Amino acid sequence: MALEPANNSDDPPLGGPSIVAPALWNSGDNPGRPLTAEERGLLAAISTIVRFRKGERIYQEGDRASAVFNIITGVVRSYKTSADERGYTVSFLFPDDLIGLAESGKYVNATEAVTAVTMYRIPTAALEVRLRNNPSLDFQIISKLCHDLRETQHHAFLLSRRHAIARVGLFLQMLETHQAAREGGAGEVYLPMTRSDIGAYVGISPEAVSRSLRELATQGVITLRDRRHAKIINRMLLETLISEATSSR
Amino acid sequence: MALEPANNSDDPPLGGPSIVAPALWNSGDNPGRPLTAEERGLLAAISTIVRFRKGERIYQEGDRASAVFNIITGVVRSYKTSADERGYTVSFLFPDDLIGLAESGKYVNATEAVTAVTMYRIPTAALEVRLRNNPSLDFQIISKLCHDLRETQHHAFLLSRRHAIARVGLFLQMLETHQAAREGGAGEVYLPMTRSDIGAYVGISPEAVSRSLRELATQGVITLRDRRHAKIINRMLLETLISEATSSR
DNA sequence: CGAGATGTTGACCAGACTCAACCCTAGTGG
DNA sequence: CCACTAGGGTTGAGTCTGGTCAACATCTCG
Repeated sequence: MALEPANNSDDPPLGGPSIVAPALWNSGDNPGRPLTAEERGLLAAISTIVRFRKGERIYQEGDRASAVFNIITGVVRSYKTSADERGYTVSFLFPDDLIGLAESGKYVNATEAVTAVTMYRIPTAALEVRLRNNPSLDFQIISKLCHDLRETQHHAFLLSRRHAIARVGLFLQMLETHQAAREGGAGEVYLPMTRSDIGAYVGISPEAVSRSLRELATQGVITLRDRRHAKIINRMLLETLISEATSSR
Repeated sequence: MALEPANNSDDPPLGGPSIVAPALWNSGDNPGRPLTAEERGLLAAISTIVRFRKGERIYQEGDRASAVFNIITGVVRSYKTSADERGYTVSFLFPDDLIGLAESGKYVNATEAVTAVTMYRIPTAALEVRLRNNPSLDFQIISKLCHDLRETQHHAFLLSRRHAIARVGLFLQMLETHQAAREGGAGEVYLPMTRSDIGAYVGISPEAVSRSLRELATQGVITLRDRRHAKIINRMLLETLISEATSSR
């Protein structure tokens, strides 16, 4: 639910930051569980809650990285401005994600709110102390980072597809995966971002995004309820299109 | 030196696994240092040294992830086979890198040796124990993962470039950065992998790799000593080409 | 209700893929 | 030591997808 703008009032799971990541190795006592209540409390003690309006910038590339953020509600876009003319989207971030990747004390990307956003703000100084003293928390962070790494690899994989349709298809699958985990959902994929945002993420023009969605619809792979809601109705065919088997024929 | 096939015998820095990553935040006592001797010893105690010949497979996608590896010498290619017809290259890995990203106890990519490779093999079970008891080691791993995450983001950025020349240019810069850090070097970029490997990484056909390199050479951006050695001679122009300013005119 | 942003559609064109032929180099075995 | 060969690398010709530009539709928010 947290993703829909109309919030059904049952959201506030306030209990401190929440970071979830699947297990790396399933040995030991780590079944890929989320943070325990104690761990969340530990983080909550050093966190504050911050809100951003739709479109608002959260931080700029190169700013001093004084905190990391943990999304409670909403969608965030992280992007690069430098070394590039039009903004390239590095990633979309959803509830439970961690934002604030830094190098040498500076943020490496800029971020802005795609929808209204609520987050925990966790100062790095305090976090660092907690990390040093709490190995199990460390391990959770490591799992989360590995998860993010896999996701970024997936993004790169998406960008390696040559056809616009394949890229948009993979993007829809990605959104669906994210949303399925969280909302029991109508099986519909919600697109909170603009066509330009999507284009900047999948590496094609907004026009091509439009055309690809339309093409997917005419081929009977998806249906489009409106500009923000799609539904995947033929997964088999979608897979085929994604694999880019030298089309038709 | 470790990258050149002809090894000048001064290599063996044997002292246990070596993992280097720049600082995340430069607060506290972490100036982005590499592992200390004690930490390396801690890992050495649970590691074994393994070797692979050029072209040899290290592990297959989906194999039980029983160990991670830390490269001492050589270059490794990590790639996806499933869900894709021709092999897509996820990343190239160099000395000091860590290989063996897993999810739920299975490797998520396959890997093979591009050149002859020597690595430390670190069993996950033992590693996990070490991690739990050694927060500072944890922190190093976290730094390394953040580093890998930035690199993968860079790969995605590379793949978002539309022109083949820009992609190849970014690839050359990437290789140079990796190599500059380690060899005082002749300012030459060594290309240990085939054109197909490069193409699979930058998302274009091997022919396009060939053409792009040739084009870069004729434009005076690089010189090609032979098929495996390039030298960047006009960085300004390279930057321009990479930024894809709607060319000529 | 109106204006500016967002989204869609169409026409044209450039660049990358494919296919195919040829060259070059490294590694093989005589 | 050399000739041979197989695979990698290069080059060229034709095709096709997606970018660009431009016009129009639609939506959103003041």
